[in-house]
Amino acid sequence: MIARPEKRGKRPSPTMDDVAKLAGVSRALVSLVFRGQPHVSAERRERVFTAAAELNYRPNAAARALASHANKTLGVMLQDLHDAYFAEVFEGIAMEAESHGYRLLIGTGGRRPEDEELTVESFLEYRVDGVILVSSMIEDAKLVSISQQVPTLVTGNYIRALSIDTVNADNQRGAELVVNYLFELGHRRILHIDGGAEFSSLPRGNAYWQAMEDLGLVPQILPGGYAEKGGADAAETILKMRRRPTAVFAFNDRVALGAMDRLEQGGITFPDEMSIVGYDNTLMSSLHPINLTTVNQPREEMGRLAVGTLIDRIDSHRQSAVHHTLQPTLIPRGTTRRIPVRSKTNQGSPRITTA
Amino acid sequence: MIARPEKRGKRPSPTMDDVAKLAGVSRALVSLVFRGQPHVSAERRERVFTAAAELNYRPNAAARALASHANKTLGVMLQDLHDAYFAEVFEGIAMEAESHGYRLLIGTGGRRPEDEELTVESFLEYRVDGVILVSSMIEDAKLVSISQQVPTLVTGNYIRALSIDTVNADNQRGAELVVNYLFELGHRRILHIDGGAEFSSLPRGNAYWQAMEDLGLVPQILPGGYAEKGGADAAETILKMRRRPTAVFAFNDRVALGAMDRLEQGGITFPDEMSIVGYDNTLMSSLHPINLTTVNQPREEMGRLAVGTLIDRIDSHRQSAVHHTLQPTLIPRGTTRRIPVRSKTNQGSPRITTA
DNA sequence: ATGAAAGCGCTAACAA
DNA sequence: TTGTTAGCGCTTTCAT
Repeated sequence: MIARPEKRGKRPSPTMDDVAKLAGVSRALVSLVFRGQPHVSAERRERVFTAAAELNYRPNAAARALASHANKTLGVMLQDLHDAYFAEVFEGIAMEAESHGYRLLIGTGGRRPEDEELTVESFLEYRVDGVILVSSMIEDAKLVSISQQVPTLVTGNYIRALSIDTVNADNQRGAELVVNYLFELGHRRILHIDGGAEFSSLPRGNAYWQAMEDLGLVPQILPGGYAEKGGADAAETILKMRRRPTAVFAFNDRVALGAMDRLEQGGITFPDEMSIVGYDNTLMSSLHPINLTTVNQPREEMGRLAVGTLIDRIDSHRQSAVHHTLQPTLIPRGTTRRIPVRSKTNQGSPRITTA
Repeated sequence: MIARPEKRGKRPSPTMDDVAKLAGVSRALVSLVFRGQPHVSAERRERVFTAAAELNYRPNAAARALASHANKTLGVMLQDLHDAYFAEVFEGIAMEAESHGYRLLIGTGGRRPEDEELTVESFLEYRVDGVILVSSMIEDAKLVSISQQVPTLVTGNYIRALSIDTVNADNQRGAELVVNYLFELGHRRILHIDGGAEFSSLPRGNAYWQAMEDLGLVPQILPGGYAEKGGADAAETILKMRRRPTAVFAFNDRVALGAMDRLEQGGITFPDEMSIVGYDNTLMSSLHPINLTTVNQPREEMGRLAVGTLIDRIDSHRQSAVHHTLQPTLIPRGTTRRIPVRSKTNQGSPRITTA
């Protein structure tokens, strides 16, 4: 027992005891100082900080978590980082979390429910204080089970389990905005390309349907998806139609892009011969060469609100669930225009073949 | 001392002791089983797992980290999540980390060095096993100090400190590819819009300069930046030039987009009257309406390699630094074309004013 | 205002 | 192969 046995290579970082010793105080006192507790004399506080600085001391988060049963950390499950949508929601989450002094443990699920569950499992091992699931694909029953183990908030998708906090944008309202806007531009044959299995597909599709009927119009929905491919496929069908729509409402910007691309190849020009609207107001849609009319969802605000709501539950031990719904706004841009007045029979079949 | 005193509300999760008791074995045995150690009889292993499942036991990561001095977690500092570039690098990081059984703690710096340092500080409090800095803006001296406290790897930017592991794409090679490609298309007046204060700006700019001189051409560099604005500003200058370039090599795709947009407003059409090349092969550049010729960097591979290299250092206690350089490739698309053969004097001033 | 002491849930020798 | 026993670095009563 001559020399202190050490792990080879890296020496252990200084502990609170080291600081206490150097400052000539007890470990508990150091703890008080580092947690910013009051009732510590200025003089001792000073001594502690000096000693800590000298040793380059840094509190050990694991030890702290173990002893305090709280680690000031939130787990954030993102479906996918590629989609700019998630990046923006995350931005809001990160800002709000930081302002509350929470760290973030993040994980992605890659649109695979099993992977998402693994990620959440990992959060639970960390004993995070709360979990935010952004557009999770985990099934409701599992969600409930998770929410019973840790404060949980779901954003970006609707769930049936009402006991879980949610933050969402109003998809129905968004769809209504689009239909009414196109209607006011004179469009009557408005087709919707839906989002396939995506969460928001149903509410948007349903709202589209309802809005059309309310206006006395005939709804028409084509299956789509969440990406360009879905739009292109639907476009294929549209090109084959004898009576084409004068306006298309796509599930999201990517679908709109995919559809536009294919339709333009088919000789249709936007917005002269057809109008099209996307959803999400992605950075892409705002790019000049694209300039897509779309619907904006307050993504960053959704992220902030998600964190705020979750931390509120953590702090207040609130048991009842809250559900926030934020309002989307229509962003009119270059892919929509007032329908040209012309003879009714001719209205739906512009000079496509001649273009 | 009648009832076990509890924190109000949530009951504590079961511990290894609970599992051991239920399975009728010692806690150490449970530990062995959960760490997948050999030399445990199949029968006991079974008993442990059953007991654990029954109790819904989940190891406590903090306790594990505290006792084992390793937490199988890497800290990842991302400059910014909005840029698709980082999302793709991160994707590679996430995949490789998962395959090695490492968790990720991520943080963003928002292009502010102080925030980045705070993020890293937080990683250190967690005693992460390693840190990956993606395009960090932290100054070299600080970087060295960090690397002395935890295995560190820098990717996405060059640093002077050779003692730190790095993974980068070859920016010089990328710039050469662009210049030579444009030269082969017949372009002689090739202008470069640089990246301003960005890391890669210097190597790309220098390589451009060198390549131009090697070809006997006159280099011309305009200040830019990392986003659309920089491109638009440079475009402003170009529009005022009496002898405009026939081709533009922009620092990245966003700068290229910004420049194109402004130049098109000025009446220049691409690629007929001018060619333009970006850098990064962002999703955006591949979009049909844009279809930008660009340079692809193997982002996902950079991410994978970063994790692989870092874990290697962690496992092997390697002391010497390694530096990986990956090769970019040119992606020819629609914004570049062979320069039309015409009288030499006329070559540089196409029918811009008449367009 | 400060200190002593008992854990938090786990891993890691070491013994058996 | 399995159990015993120290800690890991901190927070948290409870005294003083």
